[in-house]
Amino acid sequence: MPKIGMEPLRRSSLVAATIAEVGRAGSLDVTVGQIAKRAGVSTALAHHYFGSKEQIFLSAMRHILRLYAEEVARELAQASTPLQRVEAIIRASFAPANFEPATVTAWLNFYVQARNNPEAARLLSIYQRRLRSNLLAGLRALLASDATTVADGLAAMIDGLYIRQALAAHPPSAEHALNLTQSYLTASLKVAA
Amino acid sequence: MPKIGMEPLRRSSLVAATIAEVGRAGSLDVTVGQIAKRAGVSTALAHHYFGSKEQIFLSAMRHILRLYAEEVARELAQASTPLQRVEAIIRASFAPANFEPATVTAWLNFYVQARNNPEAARLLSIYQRRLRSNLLAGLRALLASDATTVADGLAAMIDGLYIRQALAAHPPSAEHALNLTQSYLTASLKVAA
Amino acid sequence: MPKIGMEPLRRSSLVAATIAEVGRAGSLDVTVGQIAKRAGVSTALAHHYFGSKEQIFLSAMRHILRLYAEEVARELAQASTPLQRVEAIIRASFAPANFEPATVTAWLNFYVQARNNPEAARLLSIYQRRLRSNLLAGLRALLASDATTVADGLAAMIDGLYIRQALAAHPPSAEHALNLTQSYLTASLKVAA
Amino acid sequence: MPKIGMEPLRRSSLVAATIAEVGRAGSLDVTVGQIAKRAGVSTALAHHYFGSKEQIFLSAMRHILRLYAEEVARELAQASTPLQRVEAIIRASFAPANFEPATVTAWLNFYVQARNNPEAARLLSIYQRRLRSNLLAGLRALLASDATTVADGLAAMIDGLYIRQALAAHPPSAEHALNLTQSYLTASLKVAA
DNA sequence: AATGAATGAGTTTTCATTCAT
DNA sequence: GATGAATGAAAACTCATTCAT
Repeated sequence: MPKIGMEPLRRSSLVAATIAEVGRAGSLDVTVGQIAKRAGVSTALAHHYFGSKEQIFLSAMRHILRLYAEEVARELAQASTPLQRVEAIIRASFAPANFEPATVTAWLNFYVQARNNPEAARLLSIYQRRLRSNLLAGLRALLASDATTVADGLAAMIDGLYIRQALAAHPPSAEHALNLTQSYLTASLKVAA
Repeated sequence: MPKIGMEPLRRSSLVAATIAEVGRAGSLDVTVGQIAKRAGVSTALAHHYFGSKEQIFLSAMRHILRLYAEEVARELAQASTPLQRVEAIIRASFAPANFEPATVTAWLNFYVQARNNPEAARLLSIYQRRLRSNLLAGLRALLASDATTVADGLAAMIDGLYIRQALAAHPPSAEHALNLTQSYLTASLKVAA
Repeated sequence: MPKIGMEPLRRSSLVAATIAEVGRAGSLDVTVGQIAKRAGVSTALAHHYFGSKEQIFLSAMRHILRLYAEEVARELAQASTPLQRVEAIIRASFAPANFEPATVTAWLNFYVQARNNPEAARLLSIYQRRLRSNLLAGLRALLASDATTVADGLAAMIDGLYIRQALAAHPPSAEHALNLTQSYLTASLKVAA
Repeated sequence: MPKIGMEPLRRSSLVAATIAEVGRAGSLDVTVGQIAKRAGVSTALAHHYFGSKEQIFLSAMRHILRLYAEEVARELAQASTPLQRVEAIIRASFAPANFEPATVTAWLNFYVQARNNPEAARLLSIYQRRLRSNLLAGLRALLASDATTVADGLAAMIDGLYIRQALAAHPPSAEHALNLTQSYLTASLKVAA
């Protein structure tokens, strides 16, 4: 058992454990002890590497947002037309990695965290700005004056579907979510034509 | 002289204090002490009337959902055509009483609560079912096969706008929220025509 | 068992327990648990009444300084000449209540506390100022220009005897301490005459 | 290339770091981590060399007492009369190296340590015995029966001035401290004459 | 010779909840 | 009807200490 270079391994397993525990608990009422136990380490070690529970949560939030950004980048890389770009954003939002229950639950709870933590608020607002500008980039070429309206509407709908994924008795499948947003997009484009 | 008939007064002021405190804190991390203090009573009294913190939160949630239902009923009473009925539902969602920051924040946090509390989950699912059936009732007369798609899309968009009201750096105004949903509705109807 | 008006009782028994525990331990490394246990209450109650460990210590320090001030006042009340006034101050410093091991130990540790706590520093500096001005008040009538020197010398000697009471292998008795200070005072007066 | 002969270097830099940290903190509430960091080594190394935190503190205390003893020896070497010997002891106590704030603070805190640690108590009592016998050696030739009284009085005053150096809002200068003790000594000698 | 990794044991603090009055 | 008094249980965080390398 190697004893050196453990830090990055521990950090990432603690981040994974945090997301899993928040997903399991359905809230941020998760103790450092639960997280540490799932990661197979002591609570002292978790504090040693992250300094505080708050920082553990923030690192987990950063991780989730990084995964999301990577998914968006991957999808955008394959899009060549404006429409494809918009659809790429939407697909990325509902890609399996981002739309799986534990992740969505963690996501929503980190939203709540943003109400009380400036750094979390900053991260969240970066996500919101990027989502909007990504959607707008494609929509501006397709819709004249209504681009911002549709961008805001799509962004809101995506967030709303996330909530339902996390909370509804019968959560929508990723496919269903895609259909709903797609139908909104199609209708808006047709009307504008 | 012993005060008589205090119970309903105490209960409602504790419920109001709960919503205000959750709104202020931005989370459910609110102590019974804070709630009781805002209501001007002792924590012991809060327990006396509600039995537990969980029940206090549930009563607050019921209160919020009741206000919402009343707003919907009020709006529906003035609607005569199917389109007006759909628009009534939307308007109710963004009516001042329901869309004010503290209320929205409380609402979202009660969503989170629903992840851990069966009774909260039941209340939430009643709201979701009613919203959907109210929207469907109007949309079925306007759209043939796409009624459920548009109903689900509108419901998601409404929830998404709530999130943004609670969390966005620059939350949408009620008016803006109305415009977005309205534009989605209009586009869907036009396409179907 | 009366259930009302407990606060002052609890506060003073916690203060007494704090002094006793610091005396026993010989340092400020005393847990709230130990203090609470000696006072016969839970740690939660100690926090309930004092807010924090720091405040518990400060209250204990205030108590010790108050006792000291009372002793000084009592002695001064019986003094009529300048010399008697100076001797009154000295006697008060070595009065049984102030010179008993636990008290002296607590005293010294609160001195150390003053290095890190502004409020403790303030209390300590009040004590030092008062001691000096009390001594000076008497000495000015007895010694022309040397009054401040003797006042400072006596004050330092008193503090030094306290240290030895707290730390020496064979601590001086109060009587011995009195003799030493008295001899210094007498010699200074004779020389000046 | 493995460093050789590092042990004495590490030990002395850890001792210096200990005194500096205790001086900075104003108390013994200093972690091994802080000491090690200041010394530029790992906490593990500090334990490797000293075995425990307690031993680190004791080594620092021994260091301080050694410096003091050296200063006394240096001063005594230049004294030829009994009076000069007594004055030499006093001067040594307030020599810059021994009277600088960090040192005095460390000194006092080690006093407190002596309450809980037999070895520290032993070291402290050696210091007290030596101080007393050094003073007595000179005073016996100058004062008949009062030698012990003046020795004890001077010793107490010296310790008291140390306390004030460590804790007073306006600490006495070394010069002022010298004046006070000198004035006591002079008055005692004159009276006896 | 030196350290990164790791933890057990403990400490302060918080809080929902109970109960006697 | 109402509350001051009280606490058990738990949680975040700290730190001296150990060990494998």
